[in-house]
Amino acid sequence: MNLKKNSLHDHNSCRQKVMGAAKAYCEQKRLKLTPVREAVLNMLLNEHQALGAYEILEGLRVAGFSAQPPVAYRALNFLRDIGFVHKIEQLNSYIACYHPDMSHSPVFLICQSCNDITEKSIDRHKDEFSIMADETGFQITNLVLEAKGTCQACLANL
Amino acid sequence: MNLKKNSLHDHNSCRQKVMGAAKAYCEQKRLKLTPVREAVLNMLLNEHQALGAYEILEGLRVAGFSAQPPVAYRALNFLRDIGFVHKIEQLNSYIACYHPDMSHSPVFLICQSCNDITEKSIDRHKDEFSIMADETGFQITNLVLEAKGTCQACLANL
DNA sequence: TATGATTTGTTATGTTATAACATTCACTAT
DNA sequence: ATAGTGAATGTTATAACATAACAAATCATA
Repeated sequence: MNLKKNSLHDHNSCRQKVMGAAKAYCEQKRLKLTPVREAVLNMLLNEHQALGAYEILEGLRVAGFSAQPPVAYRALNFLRDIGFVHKIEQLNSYIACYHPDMSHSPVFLICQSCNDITEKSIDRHKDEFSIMADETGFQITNLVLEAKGTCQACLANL
Repeated sequence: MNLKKNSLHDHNSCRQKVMGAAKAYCEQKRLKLTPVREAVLNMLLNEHQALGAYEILEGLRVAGFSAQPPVAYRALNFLRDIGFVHKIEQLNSYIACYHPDMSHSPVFLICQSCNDITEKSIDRHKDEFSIMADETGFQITNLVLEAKGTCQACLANL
């Protein structure tokens, strides 16, 4: 469990808020937040950290779902498609999105010391990378922006 | 073979230039650009595109080197450490660096249509993401900046 | 030339992800 | 109500990516 994150906000209400948003989004788009999908999202919201696909799978097994790899990957890909889960490419792991706001690009700060992952949003119009792509005539469909390093709290404890 | 890239510059001289820079760098740092390592870098410079570790491994086998996975991964990691090879996280593949200039962060534009990967550099001091990390007190050790999308040439052909 | 450090060889295994096809489920148009 | 359709899930198998661990060879230098 991640104490740092829990100390910073009301984790429980935050989880419920995102789950509610996911349900509303799916309803509006006529997509189905099925039991497996909801279980996966819930697991990621509970953990409040990145989980590997096979950790998710183990959670599904415990919860009584079928536990073959495609089950987890399908649910994860569905949730990624609708923007409520992101993949951390450097870690091959998956994390719930706490601000599924489509107009912003998620960026991740991955602390190698406490393993905490912070998601931030940046404005694409101000982002050098996006601007550079625009100028080159490159049309971006997906951005991966991840930084590994040491967070402020861990730096203070060195 | 990537015709587009070849039409844009003198591939051969470009390859030799980078290989020379790698040799000079290793000599200066008292590191060894051994035959396996040189073969891997050469392969990546020749292809001028991203290759998977097992493609590299196959190349090594053909060239008469031992072809067990650790051989390829060790060489790749050595070359990554010295900045002459980058990993494209979204593709689990590896690409030679054509401007191993340490003061800039490499960013990649991955065209989903022609599979071409363009490496660009951005100035960290202007980059929103880096600035945001600084302001948060996060100390970055490694940045992954990758965009998937469609390049200008492919957009023109739609 | 002994010694220690680096590199390479080799075996085995761990980890991440998808292909392919069968089955079930949910919706809807008749 | 029910046949047809598309979506979702179940299941088996395997592909693709990566590292642990230890042995052997090589190299630098004291």
